[in-house]
Amino acid sequence: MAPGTKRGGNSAAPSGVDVARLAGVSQKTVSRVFNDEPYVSADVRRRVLDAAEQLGYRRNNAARALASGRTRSIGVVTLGTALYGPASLLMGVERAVRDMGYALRVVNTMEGDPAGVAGAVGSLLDQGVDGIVISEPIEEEGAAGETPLRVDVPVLVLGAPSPVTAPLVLTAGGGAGPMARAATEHLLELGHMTVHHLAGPQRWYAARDRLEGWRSALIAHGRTVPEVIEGDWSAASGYAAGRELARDTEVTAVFAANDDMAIGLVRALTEAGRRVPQDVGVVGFDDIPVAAYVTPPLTTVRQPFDTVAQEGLKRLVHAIENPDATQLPAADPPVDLIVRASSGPLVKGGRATEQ
Amino acid sequence: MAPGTKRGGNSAAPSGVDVARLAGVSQKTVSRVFNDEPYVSADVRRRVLDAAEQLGYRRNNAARALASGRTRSIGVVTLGTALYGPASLLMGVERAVRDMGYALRVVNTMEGDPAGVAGAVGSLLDQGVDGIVISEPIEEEGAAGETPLRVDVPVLVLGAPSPVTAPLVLTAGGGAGPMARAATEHLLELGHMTVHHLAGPQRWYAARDRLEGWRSALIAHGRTVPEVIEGDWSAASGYAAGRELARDTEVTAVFAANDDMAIGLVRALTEAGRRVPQDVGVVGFDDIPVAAYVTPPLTTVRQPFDTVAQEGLKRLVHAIENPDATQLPAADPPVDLIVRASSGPLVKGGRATEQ
DNA sequence: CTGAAAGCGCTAACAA
DNA sequence: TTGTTAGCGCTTTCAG
Repeated sequence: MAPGTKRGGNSAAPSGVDVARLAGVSQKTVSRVFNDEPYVSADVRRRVLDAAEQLGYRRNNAARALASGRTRSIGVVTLGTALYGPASLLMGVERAVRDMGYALRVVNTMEGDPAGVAGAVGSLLDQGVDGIVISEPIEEEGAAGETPLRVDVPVLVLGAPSPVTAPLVLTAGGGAGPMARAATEHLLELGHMTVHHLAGPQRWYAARDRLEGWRSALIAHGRTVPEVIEGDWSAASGYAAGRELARDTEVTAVFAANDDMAIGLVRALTEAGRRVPQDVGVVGFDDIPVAAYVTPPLTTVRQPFDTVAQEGLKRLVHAIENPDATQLPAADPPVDLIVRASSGPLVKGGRATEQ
Repeated sequence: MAPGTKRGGNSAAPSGVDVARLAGVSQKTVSRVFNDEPYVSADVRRRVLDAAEQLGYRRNNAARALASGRTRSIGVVTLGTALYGPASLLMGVERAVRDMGYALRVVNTMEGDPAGVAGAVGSLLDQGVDGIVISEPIEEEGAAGETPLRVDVPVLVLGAPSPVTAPLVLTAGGGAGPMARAATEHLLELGHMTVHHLAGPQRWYAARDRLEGWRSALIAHGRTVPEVIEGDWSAASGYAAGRELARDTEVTAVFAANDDMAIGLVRALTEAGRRVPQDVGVVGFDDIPVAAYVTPPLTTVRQPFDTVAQEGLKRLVHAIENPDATQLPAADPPVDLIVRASSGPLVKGGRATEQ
């Protein structure tokens, strides 16, 4: 066989041996140079680097992984949606993974996917990853895998309790409860007797979380807890809910579980002749890019996606690299309520202040 | 060394040899079973599968990649943004990659990243991928890599001309020009003498593409081509542009390069007392989820992200698996103009019809 | 239909 | 400071 005509791989891809030969050293020395190991003379290092450059050498990751048992990559399981929240989180995770020096592999779970999260995790395990991030898993129906699924790498779950059992499970995010509570209290402080809630689909932990935050605020302030309306995150569902709520003149304030629904809601309210914020105060959640520019500008809550991802990944990588002492759970991210016009004080004579 | 106490890898991960031993066959037979190769008796296959199940066997991908020279994975380079367009495309790519039986690796290029696309591609090459998807690359400044970067796998570029040189470069998407043209013509047909354009950042190919579509429509209809205002995709930049445009009463129609800017624009126009659509018609681009629910509901253009991703990936995978006959470029995706209230016919006595 | 042998390109342990 | 020797767990080739 002529050199470079090896069996597998790109016919021309040079190997560490090729570089070693050209540099006049052993293959192990090439390995040392590329791993920044100590005990390599400056001279040798130079020669190796030159030879590598000349040949266009690139370490073979598969071989590295095989020999070392580490892939230096992290897998993430996400819902396959372009919704602002999940998409932002994914971007944050990518950045954090890269910053930690790992590669990222992505697998989506579509809603209604029979294999569900377990299937996605399995596929990641097949690919070989050193750790797994499960981003905002939702509750699954009968999707329980027949086989329990042995996960033998650390897992970080973002914004939910863990849907899998693994030797080490970390969690991060999911601090939306207090934020939802703050949003609700904001409306209460504006003089509303109570606040209605337009919830997200309750199979989403994020949705339940916000609902609980809302409820706890009302209870803490001794207010009645109105019936919840459940949407599906879409502006369309917000619109439908708005038409319903508009019929009830008792409704003077609504906290929506995300901005899209809030926008649909505002539209329905407006069409029904109920002014926002004079007749009904509305608060959303997420601070999507257009929130400040819709009419009226939306009061909302901003989540620190990047911080959550970064902080979570730092702990995951720590767990991967030090399979011992567990780390401390991080402090809850800060509440960031952004007050805009949609939640101005009540104007129309005061049912809200009359009691 | 006790069995299971091998050097690399998870201490307990069973190998094909373990399965073979348990099943009473050779390791090669185990390999055959897991690769669905022919010539394995049903009986043997059963035994192997049972043994594998019992041991919790999982093929080691690194070893497969090393031995075969194929990683069965595709890398994608994206801008690290949660903007609706790019995020939707990424989701489409993930789905398409998975459907083709490949794994997905993701690397983001942040704007202003010194290494730029070349760096991201390099990192993918380091990781080892069989093909690369570059999604909506933007023009880079002095980021020209010192080393030309040898890409030796097929590349698919989505929505732009290729920023790298590779032996095989495919392209898909980028059919936004005709859509922008259709959007512009729609406004013309409504009676507007001309249409202003609120463009995206011109370093984005998508932005230039839309601008060209707009310009070509005006020229084809013999209209004057007003000066372009350039935004940065954000609603804030749309708002700023809107304040400027509101001062010019000649402006009766604006085509914005995305919905976020259109929403900011509408807000500024409205605040300045110019009614949409009666005084100024507005058309956006993307059909973001809230577009139908803002005030007024936005006329916009929907792009077939999934189709583009799917179609492109089919060709990329074909190229990977058949390093020969190139495939034909696909037909441009269909124009999908969604007419809503923001572009109703001119109402105020007609500068638009007076000429 | 099944198996034995070789080797992918690297890292890990041990010498020198 | 450098080199030698073994594998990592698979696929490939060639024999049965």
